[in-house]
Amino acid sequence: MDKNKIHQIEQDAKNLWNKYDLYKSEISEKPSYCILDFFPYPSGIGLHVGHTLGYIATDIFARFRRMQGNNVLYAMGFDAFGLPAEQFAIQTNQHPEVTTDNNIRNMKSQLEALSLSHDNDRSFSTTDPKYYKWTQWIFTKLYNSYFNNISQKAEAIDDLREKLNSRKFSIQDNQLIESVNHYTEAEITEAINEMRLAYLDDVNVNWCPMLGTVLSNEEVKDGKSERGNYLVEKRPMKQWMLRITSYGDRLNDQLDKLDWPDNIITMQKNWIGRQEGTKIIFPTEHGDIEIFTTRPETVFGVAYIGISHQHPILEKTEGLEKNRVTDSDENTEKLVGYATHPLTNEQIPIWTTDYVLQEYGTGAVMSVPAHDQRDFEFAKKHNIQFKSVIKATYAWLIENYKGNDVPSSQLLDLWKTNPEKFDSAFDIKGPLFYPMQFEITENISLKKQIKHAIEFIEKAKVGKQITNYRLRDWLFSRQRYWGEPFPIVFDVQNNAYSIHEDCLPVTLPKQYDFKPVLNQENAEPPLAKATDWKTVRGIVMENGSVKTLDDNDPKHPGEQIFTRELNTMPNWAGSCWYYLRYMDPKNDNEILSDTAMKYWSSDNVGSIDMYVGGAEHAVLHLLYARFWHMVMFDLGYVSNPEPFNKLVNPGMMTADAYSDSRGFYVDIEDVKLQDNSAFQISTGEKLNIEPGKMGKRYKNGLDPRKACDMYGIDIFRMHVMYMAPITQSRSWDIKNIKGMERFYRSIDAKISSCIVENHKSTDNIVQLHKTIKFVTDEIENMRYNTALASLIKLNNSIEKYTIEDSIKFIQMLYPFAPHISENLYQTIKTNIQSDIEKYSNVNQDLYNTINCLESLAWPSYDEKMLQENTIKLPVNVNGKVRDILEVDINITDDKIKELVSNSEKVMKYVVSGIKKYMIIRKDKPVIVSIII
RNA sequence: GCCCUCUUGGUGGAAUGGUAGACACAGCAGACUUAAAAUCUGCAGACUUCGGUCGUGCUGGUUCAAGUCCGGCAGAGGGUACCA
Repeated sequence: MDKNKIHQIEQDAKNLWNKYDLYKSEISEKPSYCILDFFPYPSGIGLHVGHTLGYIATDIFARFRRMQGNNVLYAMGFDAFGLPAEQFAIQTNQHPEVTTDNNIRNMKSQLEALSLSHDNDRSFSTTDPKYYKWTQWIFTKLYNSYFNNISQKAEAIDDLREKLNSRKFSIQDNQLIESVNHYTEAEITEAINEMRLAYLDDVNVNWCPMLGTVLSNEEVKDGKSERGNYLVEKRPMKQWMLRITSYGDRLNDQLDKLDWPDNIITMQKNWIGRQEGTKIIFPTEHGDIEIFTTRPETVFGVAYIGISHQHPILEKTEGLEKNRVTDSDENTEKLVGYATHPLTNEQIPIWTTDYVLQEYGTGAVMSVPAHDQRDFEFAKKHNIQFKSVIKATYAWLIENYKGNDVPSSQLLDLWKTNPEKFDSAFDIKGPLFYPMQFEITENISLKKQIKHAIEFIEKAKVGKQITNYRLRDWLFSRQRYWGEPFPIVFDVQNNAYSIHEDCLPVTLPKQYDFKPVLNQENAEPPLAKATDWKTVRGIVMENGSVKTLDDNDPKHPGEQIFTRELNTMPNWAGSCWYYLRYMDPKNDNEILSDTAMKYWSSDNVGSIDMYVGGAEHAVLHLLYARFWHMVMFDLGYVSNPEPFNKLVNPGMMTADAYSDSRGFYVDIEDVKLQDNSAFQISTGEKLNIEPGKMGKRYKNGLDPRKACDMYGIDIFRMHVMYMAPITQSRSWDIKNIKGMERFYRSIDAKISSCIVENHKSTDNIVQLHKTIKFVTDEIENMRYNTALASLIKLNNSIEKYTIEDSIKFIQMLYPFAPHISENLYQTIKTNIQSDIEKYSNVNQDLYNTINCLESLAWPSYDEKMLQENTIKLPVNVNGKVRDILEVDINITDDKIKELVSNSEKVMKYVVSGIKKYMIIRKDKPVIVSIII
């Protein structure tokens, strides 16, 4: 293949599209369609071909939709704030602003190489103050809103103040209840602060000393940071939190309305971890302990209360303070006191345990060793007496009693009196030994048992049914420089205020020491070093926000000195709402205009029609973005309850990685392949070959610019799409690309000859129409590999096209291979226009009024062409095909039987007589099935 | 441990419960060529006594009919965890 010719074709096509501004998307009469890739982070090493999978997929879809008459919103910006960008800057000893700009420029050039049809006027970076102004603005909305549990939505904090001032409502456990309050002014303010969707809290955070910052639960994996894999420890700190748990139910339930892959939905549900259970109060002399259980029917089997090492009651228990250690080397499980069983008044021992987590439930459990395996093991270890309350099954009893001294008929009695003699806990639901304890007199089903136990406990006023979530509130502060500053200031009494809307954005101070303080106790965030920036003059406005004053502003009588919040936001902040900004990227007055929002948003549940990106963000970005969107929805800034309607996860790209004898990976640039072996070019050493995920770690990432340069953009695109279904992971393999080169050469030759010959008819017109129908359907469902296969098949089956039919073929090829398709179309146009007489048979509209191929309407097929008069009808004998008959589509059953009895191939199997004779029809005959 | 996904020729992969292996790569044979490359035309799941037989990880079931639906098992990948 002539590389220069291909590159010329590419350049010509790009110039043409630029000339006609093909990818500008302005609000118009056309129906809108939003297609979106996951927000990319512009990394220092840039993209590899694995990343292109999703980008090519969306580009194909965008081009297809435009050809179908949609106005497509398709753009790409950059998620450039955050830890990785900052770490990269530190490593390369440059300011993050510089590295970020360089990285964005590099990535833009890579995207340019792929020739994606983005509307570049809608691109932006989260680090642009014009963008993060609105990220901060959303934060002020979160700060000035609360979740009204009665209406189940976010409402303005001023409404809450009004409600509390009316005295008709009070607050209990962060819930608004209809009950008279006698709060003082200060108590009302305090209650309001505790209800905000963005609030300050003293929390035990995941502190990462090597990164010098805290991390959210979602960013920590196996006690290590997701970024960098550094050790993470627990440390109490005052931090900004976002009340995502209020949305637990909606985040969980609305998942079912989305067109998302099942596994992502499952992962989100698991992460949210909604669980119905019961809260029961066990009083102690130092105050109540609340426990959470899902098995309230075992409450009479409690042997001890298990609490976490961080449980607050430990602080009140004098002399037990020293038990508050987290050193796991020692055995720290200790008896720390007694609680009263609320139903029996028995004294129940309280133990600190390693297995109860403060972060889940109430940090305390009622331990029922007979019916919970961990409790069982703990009780055995510490010699705690326990009893059983549920009848174990016979099979289980035999299985779990190893002694020979008890006849099997007496095992249940033994279980009743001495459950500790068995090997494990019976943790399945079963009938109770003493149902009368719950005032159960008659037989009720196991299902009703728990429900009844809850009612009993509620009636006794010792507990109640609650819903518990694994999901925690979102820790939103980072002790780093490279993030959005919080739009928050504190007065001298340390009261927090949000910055007035007119004073946004709060920009990051420039040009100073941005490096975090590492490995130091009580280190302040880097912004503390920005002494000029740190404090600001301001006035408290009527709505409670603070208007900040410039150095140039004259002295104001009511002004005070405020200190700025020194933490910054995590990189998830900017990516939580970027998809909305694409709809109205230049708007400085509003986050997005109502007109833009209404025009671009989908008519479905989610604003964005199609969202394409990897499964690695299943619980991070996708959960956070949904939460912000729900708040925006409640406050009336968006009209769809969800952000993303359809979600597609492209598969991963793996590739061979090469390591030397020491086990170090060698960059693929430095590898030469020969006879199935790999050699290092610089040293000549023979290398080991092993597969791995494409990327930095294995040094096996291939720059898409290089692939496009070698093979041409279109050939590369088709090859990548033809490899496998889009959702499937695949290993990078270049040898099959030959097939695509042959395909292109064949098309090029065929169309060129058709232009010269100007055929009056097309060979296999039926196949063409079948393919139009098939390809349309396959692209619609992103089955690009089969769409391409059918185009190849069509090309193989047709030698001669009319000009008009050849254009139909080129159109179908266009979403996959836009440059060569455009080139073929332009060639046809030029030829026709140079000899109008010769081509007088061709519809002039096809070449006179259309500038670019994309402006032609997507080809339609003729339904009549697809109707077949005869079909192939297989004849099965005992499930095996014995003959295939060519029959008329309207053939009668009698006629089929006649044909079958004339078939020697069939009749030689049915000599012994027929048991069953079936002719299966679905609109037309499908199969004949004979059983002998 | 629990949850999810996957398992089809030498390879990547096709198959609304209805002819398994579309399409492509690699391979083989032939044509063209001094030769090679490129191109074109064929052949191609395995076994076979050439009649057929067996074939979608293994195993059982539903069905006239199962790669496809249901149960069990094994292997690979991903997620998650002292979650009460």
